Amino acid sequence: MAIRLVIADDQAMIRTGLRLVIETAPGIEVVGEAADGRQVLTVARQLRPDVLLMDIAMPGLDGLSAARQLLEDPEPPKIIMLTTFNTDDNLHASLRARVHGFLLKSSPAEQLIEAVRVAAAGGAVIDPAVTPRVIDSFAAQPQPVPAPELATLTPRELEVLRLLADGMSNPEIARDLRIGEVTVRTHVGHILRKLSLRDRIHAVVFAYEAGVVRPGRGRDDVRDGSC
Amino acid sequence: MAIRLVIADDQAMIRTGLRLVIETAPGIEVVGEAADGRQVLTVARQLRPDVLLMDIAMPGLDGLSAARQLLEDPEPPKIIMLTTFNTDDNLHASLRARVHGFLLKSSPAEQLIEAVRVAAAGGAVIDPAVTPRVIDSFAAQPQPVPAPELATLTPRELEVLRLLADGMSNPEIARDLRIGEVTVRTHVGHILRKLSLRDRIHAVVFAYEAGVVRPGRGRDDVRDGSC
DNA sequence: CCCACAATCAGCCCAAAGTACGAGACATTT
DNA sequence: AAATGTCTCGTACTTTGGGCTGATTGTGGG
Repeated sequence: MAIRLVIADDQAMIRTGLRLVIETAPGIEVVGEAADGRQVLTVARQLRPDVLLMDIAMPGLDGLSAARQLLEDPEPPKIIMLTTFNTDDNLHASLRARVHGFLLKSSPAEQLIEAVRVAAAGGAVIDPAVTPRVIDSFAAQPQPVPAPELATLTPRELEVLRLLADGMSNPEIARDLRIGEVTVRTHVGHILRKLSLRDRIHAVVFAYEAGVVRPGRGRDDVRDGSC
Repeated sequence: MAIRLVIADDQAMIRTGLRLVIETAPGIEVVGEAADGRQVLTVARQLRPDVLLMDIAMPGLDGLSAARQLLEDPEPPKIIMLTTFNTDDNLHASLRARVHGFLLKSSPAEQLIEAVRVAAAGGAVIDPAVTPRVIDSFAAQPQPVPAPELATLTPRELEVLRLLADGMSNPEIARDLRIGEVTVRTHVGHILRKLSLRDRIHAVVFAYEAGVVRPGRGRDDVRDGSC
């Protein structure tokens, strides 16, 4: 069965161009087109194509927002983003949306066709010209330096450190661990001494820098109900 | 001028197979081979090829370590990693090393050849089969939630918050900003009130979670000289 | 001109945190 | 049996931090 494809771009010329290019490829069938984000949503949800080839810049609802919404659906189409200029913004936002392809419009036709096939098969394609930037971003994401002093902490102390890094006070830690506050003080003291830290605040910083705790892993007990 | 290529793999059969495949491609010339990591280092540094096609698993010095060392050199070759099985470990380590390609040995010959050309041209290639995982990792990396309350902070208060998140005490912040400690206390008080935080420790946690400060950006004034 | 806001500074009070010193219970190792 | 390490708890003391109630100065907008 042929791969069913929908093309989304605000410029009619580009749409017909893409359609012509794609239809030279066997096994791929263009089943629909859309000229803006809203059309994409209805068309894609109605036709349920295998792959969606979509420009990022479109009037009204842009391609990225449309992609994000579609990817919320059950069994969404594989989405390949197309863009004229490759800004980091477009790239990062697309990857964050977990699209299945990111190509430049300057790409040769074969690459486009190959990308459609790959996406339909469950793979993903990033334009070779932008891939170095993806790798750079990947390499740049800070990996916590495993502090050797961490090994000197006893299991209990490490436990206390985690709670400490969550912003808990000594009485709170005591309640959480079902021990006396004095004991917590002792543990905290040991932690500070072993890690050569001045106070619990430095301990929090250390915990984040060493990867003992990580940001973004929703520790919602810190924020209150103000939002 | 032809692309000068070196092949590194511990299995002689694979090397000859790769060589045969590659030499069918015009414009690419295999100028050398290596059977382990140490050989790669000497061969690559002596022949100075444009591209290095290297297996990850090799006896002695493995391909990844060799790649890391080579990429420290000035004008290193473009390095494409090859691997039989695609574990996340291999993938992440390779990308972290900033290689220019990551392919599976199961890839078709044309893809290999294309990857060599792309790498030589300054691009990079990731096997379409593993690209979804790369995108997933990318999307999974926590992007700090931009807390709206941050906007309510005055510039000065934000400044204080940053120093606060570095673990500085009130007197230290005062010295750093050349203001009185009392003023710092006032600022801190305002910060805590505006952000609905209990104490400065929660402020540190907030700063990390909201991305006001990021881990890994070497704030070495926190740790002391114990190492 | 007045008002709101930001930034600066002051004194007072109390809770929290950190330090010092000590000690008992329990486990493992020597 | 002795030593070591961990976890637990206690008392007393000092320093730091945060809340509270003020004040002054400068700046920008209505």
